[in-house]
Amino acid sequence: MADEQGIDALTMAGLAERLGVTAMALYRHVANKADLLDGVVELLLTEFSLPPPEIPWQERLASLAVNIRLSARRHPDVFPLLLQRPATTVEARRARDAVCVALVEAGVPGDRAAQVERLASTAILGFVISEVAGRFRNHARKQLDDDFEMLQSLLARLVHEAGQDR
Amino acid sequence: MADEQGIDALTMAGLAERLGVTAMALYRHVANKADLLDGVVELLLTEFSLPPPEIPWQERLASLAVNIRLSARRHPDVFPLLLQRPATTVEARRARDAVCVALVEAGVPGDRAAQVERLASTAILGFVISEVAGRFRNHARKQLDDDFEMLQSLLARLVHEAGQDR
DNA sequence: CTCATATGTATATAGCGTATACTAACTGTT
DNA sequence: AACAGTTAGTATACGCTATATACATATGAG
Repeated sequence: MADEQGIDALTMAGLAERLGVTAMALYRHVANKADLLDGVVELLLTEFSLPPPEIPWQERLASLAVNIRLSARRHPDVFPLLLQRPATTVEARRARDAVCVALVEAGVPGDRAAQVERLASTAILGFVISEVAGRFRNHARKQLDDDFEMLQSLLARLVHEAGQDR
Repeated sequence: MADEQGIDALTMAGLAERLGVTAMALYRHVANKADLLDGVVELLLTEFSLPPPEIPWQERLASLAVNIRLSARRHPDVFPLLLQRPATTVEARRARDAVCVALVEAGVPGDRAAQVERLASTAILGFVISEVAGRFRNHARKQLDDDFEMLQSLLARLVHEAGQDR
């Protein structure tokens, strides 16, 4: 529903109707609307597939970044919620751990991996959310593609350098 | 009102009461609630003072980044709105132009300055919004200060390299 | 057979943004 | 000084929102 008509169109009554039940019936399954939205976010996180661990870490990170961006494009109204929820759900951990594993393979010291992951995910999220939320609405698609590539290479450099430190 | 009790506490009726008028009176001054929120965002942008052009560009950019972060801390509930509105208001341009001027002084080619600005502002915004919106709520303040410094030095490197290109 | 548990409905409430219509005050022109 | 237009306010009402409370039914285990 949020994808079709925007996040505001996702109402308890509307969802209930879609399911053929009363609005109050939903409260047997979610505590309140915030809880429902948490579930939606969780769903979102399961969507972009984690790249297989066989492929090299560079490709793994790059493909993850691209997948996140595609996922954001698919769910432009839901994605901004990601910034507002703590990244502690089981699905969020899953994605984050995959990144940290790749970083360690890249030579980033274990204690620094989490920090690099935080920075990288923040930059990526900030960009794709800006993109889908309309902050860049006056820019051409190609321009944004270029920007995203620049961001990726910037982060690649970050990872590389963090991998050299000691 | 948003600062005191959260963005949801900023209601038309509540604001009207605070001003000693009827809710409908507000509609003589703003088109609707979205317009009101746009005004709040605009107000936010006027708040962090732009650094004086006399000081060196490095300091100017650094102090701007720090000011943005402090401003976010002062208005944690309002700041996330920044990502959702296009950066085309007069005040938004003001801040952006200041950055671009500094970048050009840093040697970044004129046509690349806008792109670097976009990336930098996205990363900074992504970080501070994550911070105030609660995505990092389980991290110590000191940890986040370190992260922010790392982000700043990453962006400094970006600027430096963009300044070497031709 | 019974009873707890899970899942639904019915009804009600307070608060939200805002459309419409009316009114009073100020302002600039003649 | 009188008038007319604009501006800023009020009064009232409406439909939609999330959700509290109370009641009903269906299922499955002992």
